[in-house]
Amino acid sequence: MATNPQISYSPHRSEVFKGLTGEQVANLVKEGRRIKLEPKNILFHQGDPAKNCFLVNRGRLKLTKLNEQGKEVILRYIVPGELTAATAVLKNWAYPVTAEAIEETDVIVWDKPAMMQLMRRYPDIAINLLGIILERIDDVQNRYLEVCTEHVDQRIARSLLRLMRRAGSKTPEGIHIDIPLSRQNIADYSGTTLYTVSRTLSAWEKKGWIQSGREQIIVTDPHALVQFSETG
Amino acid sequence: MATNPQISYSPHRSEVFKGLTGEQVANLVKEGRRIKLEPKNILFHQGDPAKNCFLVNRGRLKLTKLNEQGKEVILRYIVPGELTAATAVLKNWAYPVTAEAIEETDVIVWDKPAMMQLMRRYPDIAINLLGIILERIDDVQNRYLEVCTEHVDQRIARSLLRLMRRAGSKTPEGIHIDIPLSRQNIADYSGTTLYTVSRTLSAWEKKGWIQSGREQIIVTDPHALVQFSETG
DNA sequence: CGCTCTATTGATAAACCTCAAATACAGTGG
DNA sequence: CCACTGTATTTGAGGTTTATCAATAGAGCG
Repeated sequence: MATNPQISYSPHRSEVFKGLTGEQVANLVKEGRRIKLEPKNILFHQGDPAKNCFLVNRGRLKLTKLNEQGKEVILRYIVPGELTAATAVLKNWAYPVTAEAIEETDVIVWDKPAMMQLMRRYPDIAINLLGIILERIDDVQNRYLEVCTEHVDQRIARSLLRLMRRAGSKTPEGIHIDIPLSRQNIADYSGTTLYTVSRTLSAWEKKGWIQSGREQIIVTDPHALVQFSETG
Repeated sequence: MATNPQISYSPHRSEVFKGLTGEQVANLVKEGRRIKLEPKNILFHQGDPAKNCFLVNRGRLKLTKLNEQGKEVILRYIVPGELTAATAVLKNWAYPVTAEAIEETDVIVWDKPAMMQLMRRYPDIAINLLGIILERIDDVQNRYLEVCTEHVDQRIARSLLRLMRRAGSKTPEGIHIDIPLSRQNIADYSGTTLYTVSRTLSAWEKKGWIQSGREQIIVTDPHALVQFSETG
């Protein structure tokens, strides 16, 4: 059974701090508080007042959103080096999503005054942030387009590919997605049900496109999946 | 027949320039080029290299996105005072969407160097931009949630309400949406087909929730629509 | 070995799309 | 003022996709 590789990472290489010197980053990191999370710990809840923003140093977070009836979608997985809640904090809003650790996770925390001061002192940070947010918005917009215009199996293919690119590691059999993914998770990430996901993955396993075990996916034929995701 | 009211507006009041003096804004606006668009003119195309960003001064833009098979969704309508393509330009990306004028529209244009200089000189602009982008991302995320978890008629209700809040004006009969909206437009904005929209609106018209004519919608009972959009 | 959580699979039903055809509407030019 | 043309809209019938429900099997853990 493949366990997740420990990714070597340092905050200095995070996109947020691009353009700053190592010393500057070290100072900023010192100003932040550290938090350690266990799997299933909630970092923040949708609806809570947004007091802090977070940089993931190790581990992974799952960002989800609930509607009034309690149905859930997964908006994104946050991997090391990525920031979350950066902007909510600036607007004095409630967090629009919930963040839950899905493995042992270390985060660095800044509160709003720290963020504001940071950005005023180093305008590059605000500009970097803009770039990061743009990538997020592009990601959601693409997924919005997909969910509006494509069939479920295409969307499931795109979901797997997206997760593979974000958190894939090579193995002899293919590319392993280093995130524990239940059928329900994939469904919440693709806008469908676990039953449909199960049927679809079974079919792909027969075709030799993927291998899957309990909460584990290996993409054995990425090219076929890409092809399928684009043409149906 | 109701025509769109001419909304009185000045760039100085745009959220982008919050925190700047009137004189500063006047200088910035002077640095930008002006463009005048007729209905159906394309301001920029999805896939074109993003050279400029735009502030709408008068009129309305429709932002759309196409998938590989040519199916379209409407992501957003841009109304006076709003910026578009601000971030794409920073990343040297291609525009991720297409912007089309749906009425006579005036925009102010800045290119990338101007934007960068602007933000370096006035960090508040970058921070304001972050706030604006956050609202956009929140909007798309909400719509993503809706399209993943809700039924078409609920989504159509939410679409009408969203458009009503963004571009509604009071009339004796109810709140008129000041955007020409065909059934197809509403479908593209809700992730469904024009047929379903037509049937749904007919039903609501019988219930007295809306009145509709050719490309015109008046919401006569917003409360009922809200109620319906939340409970199904 | 039993408990719990996850995954599979079949049968059924509901929601929604697609296609086809008819109707309504606005604008144009005679 | 009217006929004509090009859209927009409505409505019905039929089919497909996908969700839902139910029951079973499998995996991991103590």
